[in-house]
Amino acid sequence: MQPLDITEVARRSGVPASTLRFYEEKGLIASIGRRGLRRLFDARVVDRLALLALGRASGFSLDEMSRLFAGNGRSRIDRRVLAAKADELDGTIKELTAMRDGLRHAVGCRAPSHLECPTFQRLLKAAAAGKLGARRKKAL
Amino acid sequence: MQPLDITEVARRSGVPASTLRFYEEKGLIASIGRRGLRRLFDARVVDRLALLALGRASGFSLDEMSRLFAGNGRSRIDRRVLAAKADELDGTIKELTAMRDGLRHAVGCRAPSHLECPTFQRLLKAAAAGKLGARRKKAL
DNA sequence: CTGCCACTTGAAGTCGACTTGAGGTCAAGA
DNA sequence: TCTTGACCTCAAGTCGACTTCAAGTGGCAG
Repeated sequence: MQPLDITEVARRSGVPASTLRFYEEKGLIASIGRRGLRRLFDARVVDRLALLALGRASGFSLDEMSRLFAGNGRSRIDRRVLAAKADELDGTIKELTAMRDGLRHAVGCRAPSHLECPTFQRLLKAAAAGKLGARRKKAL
Repeated sequence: MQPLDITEVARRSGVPASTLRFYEEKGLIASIGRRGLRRLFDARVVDRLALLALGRASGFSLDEMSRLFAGNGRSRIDRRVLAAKADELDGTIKELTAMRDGLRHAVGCRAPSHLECPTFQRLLKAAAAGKLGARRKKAL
């Protein structure tokens, strides 16, 4: 468990050094010392970063996460919060599935214009109703 | 097909007037005239807004959409683009499904810490590998 | 001992999609 | 005619998660 310098952490985790500094400032990770100016991290920070990546991918914000597993590395994450996130994801998945099916239908649909296709119109209605209003960022 | 004033469009579509002005500025919708200062819209703008909502929910950016169905209201949307988006959604859905299953597992898992559970660790690894790195915004 | 240069800091900039605010205008009701 | 108040314009602000920049520092090779 020898300390890793920030560049090494960046290399191992794929997280840019600027982001590591940012995360430290936010209290999401902690350095264990310095060599000169240079931050040193415990090797376990790599797991921690993986956990953060997981959280981000699940839709947690950085603020949520700093509240959720504050301080202790061996975070005991509240199972209810996890379950709630899983449910939220479930909803999102349903929406996106509807979207995807609708889009695929539109691809093959022979109506003169998408706007005249009943299936597409159902999609539109759903979208307009805000049911499908999940604003997503692009995947990596 | 009598013109609707901006407030009426906002009421019918659920889209705030400020957003309608913003969309017009971006060329995503067009007003057909004014009554005094007040914009007037063709009633079909409501369908257009539904289409825009659909696009947003599918992951199109506003810029993409203004390029995609520029000008013509009766937009003939390129089927290849639609298919590509559907595929993209498919990928996202797979990722989120993996996330959800992992989270659910973590909820019930009896390992002393999530970090010691093999299933959770697989998730972490996947997340760290960036496979699950889809950055999403919260649903409405 | 000297330079190099990757690291340091704090502040500012970026991106997308809007929202908010200040100050102005005009159709309609009293 | 006057007032009201919702709309108008244009500029600036917001939010989250970072990235970039300018200026400074210090470990280490030569």
